[in-house]
Amino acid sequence: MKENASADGGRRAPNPKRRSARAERAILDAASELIVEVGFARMTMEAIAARARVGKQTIYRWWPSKSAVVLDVFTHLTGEKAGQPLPDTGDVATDLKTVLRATVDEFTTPAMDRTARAFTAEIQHDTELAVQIGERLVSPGTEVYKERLRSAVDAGQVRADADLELAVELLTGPFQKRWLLRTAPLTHTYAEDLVDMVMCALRP
Amino acid sequence: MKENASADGGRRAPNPKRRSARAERAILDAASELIVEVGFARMTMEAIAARARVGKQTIYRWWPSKSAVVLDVFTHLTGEKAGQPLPDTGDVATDLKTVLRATVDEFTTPAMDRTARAFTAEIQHDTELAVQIGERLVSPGTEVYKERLRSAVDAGQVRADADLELAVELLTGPFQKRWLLRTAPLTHTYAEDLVDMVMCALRP
Amino acid sequence: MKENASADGGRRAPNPKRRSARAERAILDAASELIVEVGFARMTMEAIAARARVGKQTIYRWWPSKSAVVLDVFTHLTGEKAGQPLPDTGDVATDLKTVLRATVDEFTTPAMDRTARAFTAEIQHDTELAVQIGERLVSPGTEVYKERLRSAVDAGQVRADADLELAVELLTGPFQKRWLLRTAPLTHTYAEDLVDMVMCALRP
Amino acid sequence: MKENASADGGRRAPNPKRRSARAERAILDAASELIVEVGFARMTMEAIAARARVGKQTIYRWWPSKSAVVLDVFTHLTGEKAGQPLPDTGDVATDLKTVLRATVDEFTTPAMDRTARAFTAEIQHDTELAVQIGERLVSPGTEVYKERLRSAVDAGQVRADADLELAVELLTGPFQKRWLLRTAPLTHTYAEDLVDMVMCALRP
DNA sequence: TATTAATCGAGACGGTACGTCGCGTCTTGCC
DNA sequence: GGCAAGACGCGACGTACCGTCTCGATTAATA
Repeated sequence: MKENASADGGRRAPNPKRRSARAERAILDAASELIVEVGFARMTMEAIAARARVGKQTIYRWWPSKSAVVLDVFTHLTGEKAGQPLPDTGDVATDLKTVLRATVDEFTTPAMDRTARAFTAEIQHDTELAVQIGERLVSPGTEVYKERLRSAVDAGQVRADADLELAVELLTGPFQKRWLLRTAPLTHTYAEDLVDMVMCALRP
Repeated sequence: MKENASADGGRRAPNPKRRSARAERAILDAASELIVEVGFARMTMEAIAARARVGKQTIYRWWPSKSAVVLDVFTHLTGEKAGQPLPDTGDVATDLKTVLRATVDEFTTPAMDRTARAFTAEIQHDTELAVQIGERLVSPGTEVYKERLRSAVDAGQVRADADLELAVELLTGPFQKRWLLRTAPLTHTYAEDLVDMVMCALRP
Repeated sequence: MKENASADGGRRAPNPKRRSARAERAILDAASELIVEVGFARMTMEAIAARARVGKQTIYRWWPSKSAVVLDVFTHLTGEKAGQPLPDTGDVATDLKTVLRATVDEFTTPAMDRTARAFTAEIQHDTELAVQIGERLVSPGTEVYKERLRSAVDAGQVRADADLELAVELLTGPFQKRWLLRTAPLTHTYAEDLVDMVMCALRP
Repeated sequence: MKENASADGGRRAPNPKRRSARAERAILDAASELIVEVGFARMTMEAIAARARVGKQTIYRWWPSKSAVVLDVFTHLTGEKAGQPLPDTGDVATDLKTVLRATVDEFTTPAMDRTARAFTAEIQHDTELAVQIGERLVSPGTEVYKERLRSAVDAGQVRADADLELAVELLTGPFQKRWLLRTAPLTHTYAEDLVDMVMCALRP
């Protein structure tokens, strides 16, 4: 039970009820713009504060690091469709193609591209952030795929003994690799070919 | 009117013939150690210079950035087996498992893990470096896989109409994703399961 | 379209009201000590900052150069007696001797000697500083001499038609030359002989 | 008899007979130009070497420091008239005025002005140089004045009991002070007034 | 006249200090 | 008490020169 506020490093917990909504929005907007304009690495806390016309302390009061700010930006970007289940028309191949094509479109926009890259880069040396990303974005993302595949198993379109965890990796891993290493462009055709190939491995 | 073309101003290219082998080795060694000890992000040019007992200018003379130094470290790490063809015992599944198990072992060592992560992070906002990495490491790495798969096609173990480029991605993409996002540990069993699953998709 | 006037780029003037008195004192003290210990040329901004336990930026925020810092040190050294009028016992020769003897004593202390030398050196290639020195130290210093000589004219001890500007130079120029070029030691006797000689030229 | 060349610090004395006249001239010319163009402080050994199209070692082989190079430049500038006796028309006041007017002209040229300032500055923290300057320039310079004054004593134009050392200081000190501190411009009129005033003090 | 060792131009080297940038913390009024 | 503003101590940046140390390529005094 922490009661001595100044004993634990002088870090008094701020009162969220008094938080300025205006400042929060301005900070997230500024960060969002800057990450697209200059990228994560060249974006500085100082620049965020300046563009948001906000004191630096106001940022540090509510977020522990630059990554944390951008995590919030990212969450807002992808937030709405986070837990959304995948479409289920009855044909798993069609549905997966629909989803992957949409993902191609998403990762082709500069905002998403740069922000996602920034994260993938950042979690390589920020374990804390990696855990958060894993829990808030990766796991839920994987789960909706697994859910759709389970439904496909029930429909007899996927082998019952298939390792679904691995199956999801087979769908998303190549996609991510191609995007990260820029080995080849992400296209709708690619999304379809990928699903076709993976379905070969999953069909009963 | 004597024109002092070389008197001041711009970056005259240094003469590689005069390069100090001693300094180069010391710098690469220092960088190699530091990347393991503190990680790429916390490793500074100043620290490399200090540990290598070298002037900072000597680093900047030969490498444009920290990334470039580490690229050389990395190249030396993986260099020897760069173009090495994959084993060919006649059974493609066995051979791929052998290779992927070895890769698991490799990416489990701190030196490789940290250096590779540093790179994957860095090439997200350093396009120049991305190109170099692509040409010097990724492409050759992919090529040896494709070569082995071509041999498997000839042996009738892989469908003749399979997209080998995609096939390689199917093997390495999931692996890379699991490693990068740390969604699950890399084990020999995983390597084997992955090969088995992919072979389902590739068999005639 | 929001214009980020203050976001980046140029030198925004710092607000003197927020200036840290503690830092200012520490910097001047450190500079004062260092100039005596190692001399102006070998004194570095880095050393001042380190000794004052101050960030380099804090020095550069308030002073444009090393010279400017030392100018402040010097001003504080001589500051108190800057505008002080010369003694007036009724006998101008006696009074000038008193003053010049005191000046000999002053320029014989290491602190004054080294600081004053540093300045005389520095104003040779720092015109800005030269102007400041001229206005803040040299002119006021000359003026008090002229004032005393005017009083001597009134008392009939100095010719009414004497060029007092030149008279002051006659008193201080030889003194300064001997000190600067170290042609001979500065002594009380020298001060007295100098006054005697100059008085020959000034008496009615 | 020094025979073990490498024992005394590895500094083999260079053989002046093999010295390249071309290099020496080029170095002195380059230094001479640079001191006028950028001033002593901003002139670097590197720039001298570059402009003279000479290796840095060639400079360091023959001169121990930047000051030493400029000392040679200066010596060449003033060299020819170094020990030259002052004119002696029979009237000491006239002769002194002639000389001081010439000195005014000399110190009004940029080359002389900047070089002389550089020296006066430099000898404030380079004792070695100060001694050399004293012996090679200041003392001889003073001596010719004293010689002329001695002649004036013989001619009955100057008091026999006058301290000639001090008399020379009275002539040159004010001049130097005005020049160094730029308190007022150096003019022919000033030179004449100065001589007149000093003669008041020296006449029998 | 040929030899040969020192000087030459060039510039890489280990260093020190520069002046700037951005960090994360601290301080000062204002609302 | 949160806020905008921004000064602070600090650490690293990338650059400029320092004075020393190789490198061939002249080059000039001897053999």
